[in-house]
Amino acid sequence: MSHTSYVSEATLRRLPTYLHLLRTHHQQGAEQVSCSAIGKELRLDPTQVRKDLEVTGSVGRPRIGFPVADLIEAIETFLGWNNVHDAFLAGAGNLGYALLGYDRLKDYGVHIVAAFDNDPRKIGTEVHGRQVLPIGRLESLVQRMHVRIGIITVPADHAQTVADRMVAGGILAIWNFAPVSLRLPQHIIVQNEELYYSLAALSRQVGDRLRSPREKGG
Amino acid sequence: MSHTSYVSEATLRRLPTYLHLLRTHHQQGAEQVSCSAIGKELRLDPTQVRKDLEVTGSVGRPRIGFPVADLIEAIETFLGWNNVHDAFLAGAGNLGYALLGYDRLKDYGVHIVAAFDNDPRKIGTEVHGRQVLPIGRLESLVQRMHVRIGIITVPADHAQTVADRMVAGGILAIWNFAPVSLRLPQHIIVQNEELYYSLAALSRQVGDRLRSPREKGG
DNA sequence: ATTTTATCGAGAATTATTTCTCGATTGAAA
DNA sequence: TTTCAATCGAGAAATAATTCTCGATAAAAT
Repeated sequence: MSHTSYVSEATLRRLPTYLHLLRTHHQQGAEQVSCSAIGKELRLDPTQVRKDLEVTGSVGRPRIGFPVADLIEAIETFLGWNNVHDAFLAGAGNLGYALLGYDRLKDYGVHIVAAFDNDPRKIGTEVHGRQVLPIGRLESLVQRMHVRIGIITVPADHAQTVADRMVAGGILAIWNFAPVSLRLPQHIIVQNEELYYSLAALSRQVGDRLRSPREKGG
Repeated sequence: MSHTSYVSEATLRRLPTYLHLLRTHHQQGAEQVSCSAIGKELRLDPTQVRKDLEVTGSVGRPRIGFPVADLIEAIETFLGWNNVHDAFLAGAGNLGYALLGYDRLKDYGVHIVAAFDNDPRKIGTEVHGRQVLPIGRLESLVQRMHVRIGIITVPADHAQTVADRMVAGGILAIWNFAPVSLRLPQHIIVQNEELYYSLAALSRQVGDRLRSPREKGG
């Protein structure tokens, strides 16, 4: 079934958006939804929506569309969001704090079980119910507790070191918020969070608009 | 010069990565850098790097590469990251708290000057030196202070309402962290933050790997 | 019962992006 | 001075993503 067939990054980006929309529809009692309807709401081409949803294995019916509940289930399964995996978070700064406080992370397949930091003032404290442990224990605890996912929210210049400790402990995947390209063995799954991309896109457009304000037509 | 010529989303995603790498090189004293070198470090095709950098207007020299300082400057200018714009943040929850605490946001063109919330316990307090004001004052203050950028970190079901208030006040751009597709006038610049995409990509790969562990070849 | 309309799914056409090729340029080495 | 190696920049080729086209299907309307 859900074999690792190739799915484009663009499609993978859109799937969570569909899922959120479908959940809203589901809450409002909708039982069927068409790709045209989804496309209209998200301003996407209906064929694109259809091709995207195809990867989840869900099938629709002409004139009717797709069953909402099935589709939600199919996307969640496809994304692996109904199997939650334990995670360690390294770097209990502002961003780490926010992630620890975000309960619904487990709806997206990730459950943070502990945080790690090198600041003695933070070590031993609790953040949103999770202990902050010394970074020196990261490797051995990854190994002992068979933790699969490591989240890196330390400053850029410590990210590689922390990642190396995780890998040494036998981690499977790393979610990296530091703006560096980590050097890791081939078999490690890495996801770099590009918070900066949004700021790039936003800032560029704002700058352009202020330079040539409200040009109509063209 | 920096006219709003079309630049692909993929290129725009990579530019901040180049910039971070270049800053590292610059700190280490490098004066010139070639696309081949950048490509090797980031595991990208050299031609792709060259074509990406082309959009910034910076020119390189055969055999030598690009002058690091110029290139940094060119990318920053292109992205608009050396002109900082004031921003209001709506939703002083965990994520809002983290953004307010992230000082370096101004290195990316955004300076949050105040936060807004509807929780009476938060209103009147300060978060990382910025006041939390009642959400009811959002519209009028956007107007009065000519704030350009609105950041939405409220729950999904309030996002549209908050966005409407910002637009009514005359905002130019919205950075939306809520997982909904906002309905806004054409002229408003919107950037949706897809934190969920990373979780989709990560979770999917982790699930696949655990299902068919370490298949070699094929 | 027949017609109409909305939609799916498959494949073709289009468009965009990435990768390859090659001549020109430049500094370093012979 | 001449040769060599690395790299740029432009354009061609290859690959990938999106959009269009169309026959099939299924429910609602006539």
